[in-house]
Amino acid sequence: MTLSLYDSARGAKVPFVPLVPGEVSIYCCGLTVQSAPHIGHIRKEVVFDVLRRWLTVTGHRVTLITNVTDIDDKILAKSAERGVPWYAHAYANELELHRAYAALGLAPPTYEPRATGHIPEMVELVQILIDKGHAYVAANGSGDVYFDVRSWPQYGELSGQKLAEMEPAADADPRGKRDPRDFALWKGYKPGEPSTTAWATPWGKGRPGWHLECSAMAGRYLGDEFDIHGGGIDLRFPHHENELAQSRAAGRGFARYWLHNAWVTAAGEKMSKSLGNGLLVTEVTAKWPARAVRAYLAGPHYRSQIEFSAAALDESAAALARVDSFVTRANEVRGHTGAAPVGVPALPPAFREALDDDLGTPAALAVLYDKVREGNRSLDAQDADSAVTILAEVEAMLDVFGLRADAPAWASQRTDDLTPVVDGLVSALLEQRTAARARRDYAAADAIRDHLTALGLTIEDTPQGPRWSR
RNA sequence: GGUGGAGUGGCCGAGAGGCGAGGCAACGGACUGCAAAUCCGUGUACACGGGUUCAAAUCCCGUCUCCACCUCCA
Repeated sequence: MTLSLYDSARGAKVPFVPLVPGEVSIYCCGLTVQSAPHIGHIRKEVVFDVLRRWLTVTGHRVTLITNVTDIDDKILAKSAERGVPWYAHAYANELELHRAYAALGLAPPTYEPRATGHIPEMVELVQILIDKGHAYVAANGSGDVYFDVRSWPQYGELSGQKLAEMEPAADADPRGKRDPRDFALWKGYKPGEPSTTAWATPWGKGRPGWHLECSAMAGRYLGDEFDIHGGGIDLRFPHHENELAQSRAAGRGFARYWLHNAWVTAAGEKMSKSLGNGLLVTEVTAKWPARAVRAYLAGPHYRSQIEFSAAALDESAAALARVDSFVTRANEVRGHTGAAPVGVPALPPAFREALDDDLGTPAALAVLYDKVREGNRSLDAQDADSAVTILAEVEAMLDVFGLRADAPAWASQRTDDLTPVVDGLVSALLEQRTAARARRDYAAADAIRDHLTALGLTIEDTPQGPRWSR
């Protein structure tokens, strides 16, 4: 079985065949760094991180390009409000984004180009479009350059929109457009804007339009044609439609598959910057373990809308705790029995099939949970070899999700240098409790346990002695 | 007006003609000094009204509700 993916352009699940066997090129629209990332933004990163891991596990070399849009109207507006240079505002938010990557165990993209670093590529692309008659300089002397949608009959092919059926542009100001649906490739410099936003071009100074950036950067790093273009479903139109039109009109093959993830809702509505209902990644990771947050975002199918709630995060944390409990127990057994896996542990076929079917993470997780139960049964039955075999399988599955508890991504977050002290104190108390139990002084034993429980610790008695955890 | 999506058991969340995904919670049992953890067991859910079919949560028709995109948005 090979991977199939739901291609938004075709509106169907189709077999995925990379352009170059064994290699996959992905361009994924990143953030416009006008503010700190919220939990909805980071879902996209988690989804594509899992896809990247799965492609890697199945033998592909993956190149993932995720851009940072570091100049746009809102960045200019917000930075002006704050009284800081627009690039400083954008950079501060870019750093926030990187902190969010690290917090959620997301590997950085292969490369993360910034829009403003690719002006020459953009100018070149605009020039090609002008030369081919698909773009024009605005007639009003603004210095804007627009894509001429009526010159490109395929316009609408990605989103299934028909030009004639589209809502008449609410835009009363034609801004020198030939058609209200024409979109800006380049925005002419306006008096009052920072001089640092004015790049010289053959048609006057100005700055890039949003859609243009992605086409230019994808072309630069992935070539004229590449495998997958990803992003949030809300980008499908107009952003991706425009990217596709301008790239193909320039004679480039562009993306062969389009993957769109659904959003995270809050109280039934899409989280967004404009609604102000976005929960920042930092707010969420302050309340729940980052691994649980990652599990919450990676668990549901990527094309399903998910509703953010505290209860959902709690459940995610509880489910992960059961998995972790098995991993801990099995590792202990491996340690003191020296048991080794039987044969070569591999990812269960059902797990592979689930992910091969349009990245079916829910079904894949179901396989993981079943394996954990099976592993716990082996432990209960004192079957160490079987438990250790299953442990290896469980860890391999967790790895695909980026959820292995011992992964460096999570380890580096443990900076609490009081840990050894706490370990020592708790161990000392547990030794006293063990002694009390040995002399059947259960009142004293329970008093110690109650004390520790009140501090938020969980005490468990096992054949190898007491174990504690938080 | 156009385009797309959704309504599933207490909650989350899959599936998409026949065999009750999975998780969380709850209840019963095993285990335990008591617990915790673990395991075993317990649910006749698919917005509503019609229809097709031997069989519908899944297909068709109609209705209701909600969301998104068509303007910046992961």
